Amino acid sequence: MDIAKKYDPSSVESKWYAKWMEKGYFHSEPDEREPYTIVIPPPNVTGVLHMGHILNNTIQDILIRRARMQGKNACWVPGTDHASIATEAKVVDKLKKEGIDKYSLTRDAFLEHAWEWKEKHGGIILEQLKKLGASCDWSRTKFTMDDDMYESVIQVFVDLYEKGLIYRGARMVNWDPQAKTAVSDEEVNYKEVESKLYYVRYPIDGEDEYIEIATTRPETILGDSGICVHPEDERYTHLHGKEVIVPVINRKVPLVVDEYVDREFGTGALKITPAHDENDHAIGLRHNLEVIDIFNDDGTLNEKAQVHVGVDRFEARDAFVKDLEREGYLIKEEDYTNSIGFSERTDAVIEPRLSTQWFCRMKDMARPALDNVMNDNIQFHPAKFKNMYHHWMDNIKDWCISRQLWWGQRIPAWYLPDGNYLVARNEEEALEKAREKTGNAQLTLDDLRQDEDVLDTWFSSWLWPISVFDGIRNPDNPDINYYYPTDDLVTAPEILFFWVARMIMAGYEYRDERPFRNVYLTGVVRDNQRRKMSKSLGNSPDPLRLIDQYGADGVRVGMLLCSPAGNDLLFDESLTEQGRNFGNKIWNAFRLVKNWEVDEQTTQPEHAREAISWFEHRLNKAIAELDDQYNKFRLSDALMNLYRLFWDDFSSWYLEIVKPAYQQPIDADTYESTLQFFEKLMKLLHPIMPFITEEIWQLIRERKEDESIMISPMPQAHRWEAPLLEAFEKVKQIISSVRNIRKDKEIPNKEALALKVNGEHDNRYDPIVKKLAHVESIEHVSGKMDNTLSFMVRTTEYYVPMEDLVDAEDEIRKLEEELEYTRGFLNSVLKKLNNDKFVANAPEKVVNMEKQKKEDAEQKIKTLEERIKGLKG
RNA sequence: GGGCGAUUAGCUCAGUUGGUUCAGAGCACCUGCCUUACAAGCAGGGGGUCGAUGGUUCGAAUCCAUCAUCGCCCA
Repeated sequence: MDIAKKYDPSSVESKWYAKWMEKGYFHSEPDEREPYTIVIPPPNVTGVLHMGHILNNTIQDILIRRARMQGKNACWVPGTDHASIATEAKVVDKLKKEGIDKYSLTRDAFLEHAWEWKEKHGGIILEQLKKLGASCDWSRTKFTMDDDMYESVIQVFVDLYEKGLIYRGARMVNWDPQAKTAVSDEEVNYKEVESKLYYVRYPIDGEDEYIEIATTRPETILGDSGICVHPEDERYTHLHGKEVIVPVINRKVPLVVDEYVDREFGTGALKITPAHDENDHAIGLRHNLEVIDIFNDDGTLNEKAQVHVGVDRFEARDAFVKDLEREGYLIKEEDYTNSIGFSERTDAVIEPRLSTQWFCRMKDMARPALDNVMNDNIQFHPAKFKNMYHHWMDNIKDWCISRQLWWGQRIPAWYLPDGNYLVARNEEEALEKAREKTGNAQLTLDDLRQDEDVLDTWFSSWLWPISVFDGIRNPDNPDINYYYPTDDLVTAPEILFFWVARMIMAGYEYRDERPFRNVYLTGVVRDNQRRKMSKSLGNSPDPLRLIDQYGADGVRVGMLLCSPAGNDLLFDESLTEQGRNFGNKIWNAFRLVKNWEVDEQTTQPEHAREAISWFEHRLNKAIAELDDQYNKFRLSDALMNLYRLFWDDFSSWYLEIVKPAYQQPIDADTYESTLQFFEKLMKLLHPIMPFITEEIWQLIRERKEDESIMISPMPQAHRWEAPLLEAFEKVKQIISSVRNIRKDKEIPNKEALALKVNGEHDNRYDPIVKKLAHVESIEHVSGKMDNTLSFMVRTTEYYVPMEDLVDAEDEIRKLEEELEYTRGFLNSVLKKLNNDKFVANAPEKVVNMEKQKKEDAEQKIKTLEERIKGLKG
């Protein structure tokens, strides 16, 4: 067979992915097998594949492929998320470039553009995931705005409203003046910003006196409706009950006292702007202060500000500071660093603003969601995230679910001519309810006005594990009954709260059951300088280029090499290189084996028989370890285990032992065993490296048309013997030691050596030692050996006769060093054993181990001393 | 300011209920090799007083306290 010297991933990968698709191996239907389900965290429909997706989906694919090979009915549901704010922003941008203003379009016309945009760009990420080898059931691909998904969301809204869990209310929201929408707390990024602290004086009404305040936002003075001081602040006691005049616009406002005020900060006097600050709003409510909203939707000042009307808030700030200065109200300005919120979507400075929004009550739903994580019904990996989750769920606030956008599920609320409103599943139902409510049978749809806003995207994605199986609309359908609850969720800790927590709430609310058993939290992909990967920094490699260059298998390995669960991972291209190198190593091992000529007549050599027996045990131990590592979601460890198993034990030891001499054939038994090992290793590696393992598995033997490694059974762990493996480790040491002597004395491999043994030695593996160390004889001796070099394995001493190559001085020096170390070691052991408290308190097992150490050390010292004496004498 | 977590080799990380010759792995580094599977390789090697200081214990990388540094979440 002619096999390429270097493995070329690109042609192999596209070939097998097409084959898998054609055969429908990714598809799942409910049957009698145990299900294993993952729903993909739906990527943004606007996005392109980035390193975070690569990480996240590599892990999911590993889990799903392993489950499939374990005989479970594996179903990985893919899909995308409509991402209302991000998508709408992109569509608005695109229209703007074409000279079209969003508000010149009707809602329906705009949505047509949005759908067009979605059709064009929406599937990109999913297509890219195919290059990675993702074995999603593509026939089940979902989109959060699909008709059935849309209906589910509306149904849930109506249901929660009817249960009293959704209400309309005036709240301080995070207003994004650029997107002209409220955004959730989680979508606000706080950054430290260099700004100024302005000291301004307000005249006291009817007095020849002023009170000073400090503010970072002087333009909001125009919305002030009070000044507040601490009740016990003696500096201001005499002003209690007075009125204060807001500078420039000369509005008279009360001076109130409240314990909220920090006497140490600024001047100890606080201006109160209830419409534009959450804390001020609370104080305003306590003291019945007027709420004066001075901003328009787009962040410009409105007529309530009285001055600078129509000017943007930041320009207005500068202009108003000049006013204050000119009129003598500005005392000073100081440099000041404060934390300012920015919109995650548009990066505009967030404006706290009072507005009427729809809210979802969280408290009751949070309880089961918290309990079932704390009691491990749902397990987080790593578990450290339980703490954060607990803290968040304890302090949960109601969820603002309305967004002032068009792209998304439109809030199913209709307003009546009299200002009342009702909630219904659709227009017909709304009209019916409206007629009932008003007693007016003549009402038509034209009399009703539907709420303009849409729902927060998370209000559809929190249903994802249920709605992808149509479990909201048809709660008893075969799919939802079979696949729900799902097994594992793989996502980023950043969205633990606003996605994971809410899915858990929805799970208990709508299925009375957890949505998944395990949550695997990946880290943030950073570059090797710990910087987050981002477009603006340009420090993120293009995943598709990486796949091109190193192969999908290489990228998957590279990703996994740096990703212990929950830790940030410092990605570096050298890791994918390492992944590619591993693929090449596997390929070359395969080439070696496949190019052997098999001779049915040759009998199996002893060294090969022993090697097979050893590797069988070694392999079983590894399988048991892998099961454990996967159960604990320690995927990096599982990979490293396989990496070393294949590279060190299989390639460097096993294959080197069974390898026939140059141009010699191999016996049939050894060949067959080797092929079986290779097959098992490929299966174990398949979830991590799907492509190369399929390619090799198909080449190892003749396969039938419908066979594939991806649907073949995963090897199971059988019994293995620890003493046998330990004995073999000693053999490795003997061989390495002989090789070291060769190297030291520059003895070529061709030259055979003799080996003498003094002490305990298992000769079962002598044929292996003879082959790998090129030793012609192994004999037991006792007494002193002249002209030999020696080494020790445990308490046994080995000699290699060297004739004139032995430098006695040098040998004595080495032996004395070892003697000294061993004596020191013995000393430390004796210290423990002579300590009565140790012997009395330590477990018997530990004491016995120490006794064994003492015996070994004494034996070793004796041997070393004799050897030194012999060399000297 | 409140909470959580981390600190082990040059780098990234393991290290289970404290106890094997326990201080480990991978990468990087150094030395020698193009030895007929593989230089994307082979054979070897060096490298850490486990952040600091106390304490508990027969015994501490592991448990406790304080401090230092860093990160994350919340305000």
